[in-house]
Amino acid sequence: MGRSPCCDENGLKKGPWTPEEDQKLVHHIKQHGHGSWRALPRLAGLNRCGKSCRLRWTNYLKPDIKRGKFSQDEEQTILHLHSILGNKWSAIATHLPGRTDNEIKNFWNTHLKKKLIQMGIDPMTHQPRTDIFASLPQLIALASLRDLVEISTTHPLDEHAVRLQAEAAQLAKLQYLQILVQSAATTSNNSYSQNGIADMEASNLLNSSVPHIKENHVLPFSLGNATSQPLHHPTLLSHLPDPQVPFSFQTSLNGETGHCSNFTMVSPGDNQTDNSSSWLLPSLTLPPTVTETSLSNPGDASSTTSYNNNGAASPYWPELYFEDSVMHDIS
DNA sequence: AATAGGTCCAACCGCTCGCGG
DNA sequence: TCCGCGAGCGGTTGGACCTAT
Repeated sequence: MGRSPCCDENGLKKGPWTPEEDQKLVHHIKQHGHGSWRALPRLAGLNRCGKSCRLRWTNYLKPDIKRGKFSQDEEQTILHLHSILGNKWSAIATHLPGRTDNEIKNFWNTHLKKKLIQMGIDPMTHQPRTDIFASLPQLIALASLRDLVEISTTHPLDEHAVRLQAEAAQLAKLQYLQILVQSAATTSNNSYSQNGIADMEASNLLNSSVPHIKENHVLPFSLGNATSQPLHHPTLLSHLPDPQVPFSFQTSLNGETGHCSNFTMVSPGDNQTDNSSSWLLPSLTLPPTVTETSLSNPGDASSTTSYNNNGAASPYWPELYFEDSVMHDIS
């Protein structure tokens, strides 16, 4: 295996490029193409090694390079591809026109990795981190304590006891759901698909407030931002979903449209299940039931009491499968 | 206003791959 | 088939910039 000679050995310049050097490089490549990178510096009148020139061109000077913040779509694409390809930055970059592998790598290391860690997801495996989940009861307890402090300043003691008891029941549900999530995470082979659940859970458990749960007596979830893409397309919710956002959908089975509002979820066994429109999230062994859905044009939907994707593949929120059909969000 | 710590990103380093002689 | 070379890739670094105290 040969190795490119180090720039130091030839007394070539290293470090940041000057505008003059950039100009020489761009001018030369526009005139002659890059050809042999090794020969290019001499031909272009640059005191740099070919490697440095290639890097400067591919990462910075190439005219089709897109600069600026990564969009939500790009972010989701990176997360999705990384869950499949790992640190194959160049492979990932081929799916993001105008983005360089270096830029994607930097974006991953400085933003996405931290974001996943904060959500309790291992950035390498894309699976929920057990150490984080292990500490959830403490985190929840901490949240309860905070809530208790707030309540105690405004309510009499007896009322506290009643409310706290109700909250304890809800927290128990939360923890129960967490166990389900962990179970789904460890049994599924689709690592990417676990993000949605982990995202959803981590967001709601770690970031949402206990008072919210207390008010609604259900776990608040929604489809988050309405999109025009099919719901089976993996979408990572990078923020807390808004439980009040309704959505319309169209089935790919027969093209009928429907509407869903007050999209809430309760744990299994809760009596709030509406059998005419109860939905099951896929891939959870004991899926929580979604209730309080209203379908303006139920069509095939109302004829089925529950829907699932046969427990396979991606339970990635907000995808919802029923039978062999896919719903498209058309909100 | 000063400064310490954190963040970001362009550029470098060293390794592997693939091609050609 | 082997070997040398150039190119490409992923990991790491250093310094500029930002933010909190």
